[in-house]
Amino acid sequence: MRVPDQEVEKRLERFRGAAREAGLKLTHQRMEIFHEVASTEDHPDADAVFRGVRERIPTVSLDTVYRTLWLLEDLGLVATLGPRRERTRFDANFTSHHHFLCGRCGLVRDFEHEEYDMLDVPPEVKRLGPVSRVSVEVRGVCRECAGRLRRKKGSKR
Amino acid sequence: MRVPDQEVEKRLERFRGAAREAGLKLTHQRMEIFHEVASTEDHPDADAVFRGVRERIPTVSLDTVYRTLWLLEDLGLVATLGPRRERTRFDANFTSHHHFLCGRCGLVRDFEHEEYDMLDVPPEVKRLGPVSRVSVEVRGVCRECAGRLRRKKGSKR
DNA sequence: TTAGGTGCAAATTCTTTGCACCCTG
DNA sequence: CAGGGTGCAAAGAATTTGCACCTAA
Repeated sequence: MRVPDQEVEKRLERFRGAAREAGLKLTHQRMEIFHEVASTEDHPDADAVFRGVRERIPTVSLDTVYRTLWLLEDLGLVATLGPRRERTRFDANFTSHHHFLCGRCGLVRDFEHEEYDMLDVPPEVKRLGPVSRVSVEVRGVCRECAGRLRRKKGSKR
Repeated sequence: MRVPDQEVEKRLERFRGAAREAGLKLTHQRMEIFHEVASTEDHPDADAVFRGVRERIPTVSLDTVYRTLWLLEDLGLVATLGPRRERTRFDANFTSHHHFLCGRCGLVRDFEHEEYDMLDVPPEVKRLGPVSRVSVEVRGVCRECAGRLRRKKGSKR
């Protein structure tokens, strides 16, 4: 699944701006790593990004890829699927419920909400395969982390 | 976040039934491991389950915990948060979109759907912290895996 | 009794870190 | 030219596997 060139360019531009603003260096590696994630809808993992970038920069190292991906996530330019930097977590609650996820600390909070339980699945999605569950993922920052962030930002200024 | 005793008992009973039906042994370890996941809403990771179970069975091993958790997942008695058995995956698509996840192979497919873009966040969730994104997660089995499963089940009979 | 389950320890796989050199700003 | 960024190699986590013994059915 490729992303249209125009959209990719827009994303790259956003990255250049964000990097400038944050005082980060725009290295060859960083550009290629972001490009790799920005130009596909495949949700690559770190290793897939690494393999892709290596075709153009044969000397990149996997650790640079990791460092850059997390950096991009801090900048808000890429997101992770599921809870951030977390190992697999388990859940035995099969009554319909939804999740609030804190993108900072990985907190997951269940909640119930009737409106969300009644969502229809669009036909083109049903075509992808039998659906077993639909749930809503609300992402944000929990109160505790929000407090921490506010303090940090404040102290910088 | 504790789960009411009555609900826990219901879940344990479901496990006993599923195990019997699948011809699995109901060992002390399995009961305690499932109990540990079934009695909390904390979405523990494998290590948290291990630590909990160890208080009652000091000799359990972490690998038994892993094996049992995946077994429970196969039985459909526990679910994992995010894509199954997967490492972290990255996404640079910030236009509003939603995911279809295959619980077998980890396939993630983006899709857009206006109805889902307009969901309101209930006030008690807003109270948890500032919300940055709301998205819908549709879980199921992709066509390819569904085909594989059907073949396997068929051949057993 | 006996096949499936467990514990142990070692192997893998994934991710992070320390450090010396390099390159962007 | 200075300080952040990179590559390398090695450390650290997280998860899986092989094998001999154990135990639920």
